[in-house]
Amino acid sequence: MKNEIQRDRLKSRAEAVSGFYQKTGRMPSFSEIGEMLGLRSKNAVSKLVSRLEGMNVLEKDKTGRLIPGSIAYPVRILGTVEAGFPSPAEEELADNISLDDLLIQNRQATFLLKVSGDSMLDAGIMPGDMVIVDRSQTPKSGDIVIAEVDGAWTMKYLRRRGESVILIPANPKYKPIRPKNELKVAGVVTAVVRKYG
Amino acid sequence: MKNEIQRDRLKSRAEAVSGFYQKTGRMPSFSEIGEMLGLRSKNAVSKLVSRLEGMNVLEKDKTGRLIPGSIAYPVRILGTVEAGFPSPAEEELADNISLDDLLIQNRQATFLLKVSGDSMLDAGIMPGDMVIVDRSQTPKSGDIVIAEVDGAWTMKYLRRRGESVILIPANPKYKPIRPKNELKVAGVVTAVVRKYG
DNA sequence: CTTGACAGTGAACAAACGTTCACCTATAAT
DNA sequence: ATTATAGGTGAACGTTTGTTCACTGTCAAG
Repeated sequence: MKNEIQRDRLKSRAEAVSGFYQKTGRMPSFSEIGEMLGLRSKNAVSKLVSRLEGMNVLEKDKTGRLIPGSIAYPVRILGTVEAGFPSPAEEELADNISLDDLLIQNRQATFLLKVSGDSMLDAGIMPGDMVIVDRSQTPKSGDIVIAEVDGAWTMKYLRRRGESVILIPANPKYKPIRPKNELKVAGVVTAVVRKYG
Repeated sequence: MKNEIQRDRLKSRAEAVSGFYQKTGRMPSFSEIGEMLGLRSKNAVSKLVSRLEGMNVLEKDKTGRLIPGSIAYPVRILGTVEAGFPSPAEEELADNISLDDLLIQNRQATFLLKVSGDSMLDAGIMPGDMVIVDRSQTPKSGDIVIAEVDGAWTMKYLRRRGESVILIPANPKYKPIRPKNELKVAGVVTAVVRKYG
């Protein structure tokens, strides 16, 4: 019983530190943690920091300053839909991830585009979706690419047939395209994102 | 000509600061920036910091410490696929965003599940995709939910008919489900994510 | 040529930093 | 009851922090 109250207090303190980090973009100093949580000595803060370090909430760098641990990685992958939910204890063991890290390899060369057409519907890319495009990747046959054909930009599967290239839609309403001139590829689609609501 | 060299140098310095932030999880101090870039006086660093502040790369908080600006937000939304690409100057004006911020509202109550079934294919959710689920949202009619029916977990559209509830698939292979017992909803699907390669 | 702007050096300084130490209180276990 | 542990107070201390000041050199504009 007392152990549970203790754990909840520790968790609520971790959430306060996490909230500071989300709000300000940096970790709090020991003094700031003390003010936030009503601790008057930096030694008490230091001990709390050690406990949060053990929970992987945060880390200390070589100068003793705090850097974010799991709080920089906002979500957990819990398994499959059909497998259902792990227990709270099992859930605590799941690694936290960041979607930015998961979906973006080369930050300098990656951008988002909104999808307005329906030519890739059978590939699960619907109007209103967003595609993540990496300019630095070399397109391989089978990749989904953003390309300029006859002065118009489009998104399709790229297929290589010998020396030539075809752009293939994923919707029977549209026909494959055989570019007359040299194909200009802006980038490779590396991910799709859809937000509801 | 000289202006372009200057701008490239500033950009490369911005990327060095960004790289430090990505690698360590915190912003560098003035001293660290000086060591990184070969500047020997903190005043020179201070002036560079002001220039980077003007570029929205970083900000200074009220204590003078650096916090990330656009470097915490790794991608830009550039427009629609069909509209094509803006000029580099126009691209610089586009806001940077974070996918974590875009897709996750309530960090404490959000998690990822992998999709293995095909019951929501016509909704553009394919096997291998990941869905983002928010435990804290109250499901409304029309929402996609993760629910437990007859001891098995599933993902479907939730429809309310008066007092009762139906779970509707987005694939003609499957039939709507009318739960016999009280429906247990684990959360509302707020986003879908698919990664290629 | 002169002047001003820009980018940088070097040093001083007050404030803030985390670490360490001595200590206290409450609680649980023996 | 005694002892050990956990969580906290308060102060001292060496190090690091960003700010401010005085100054230098280069380049571009008039």
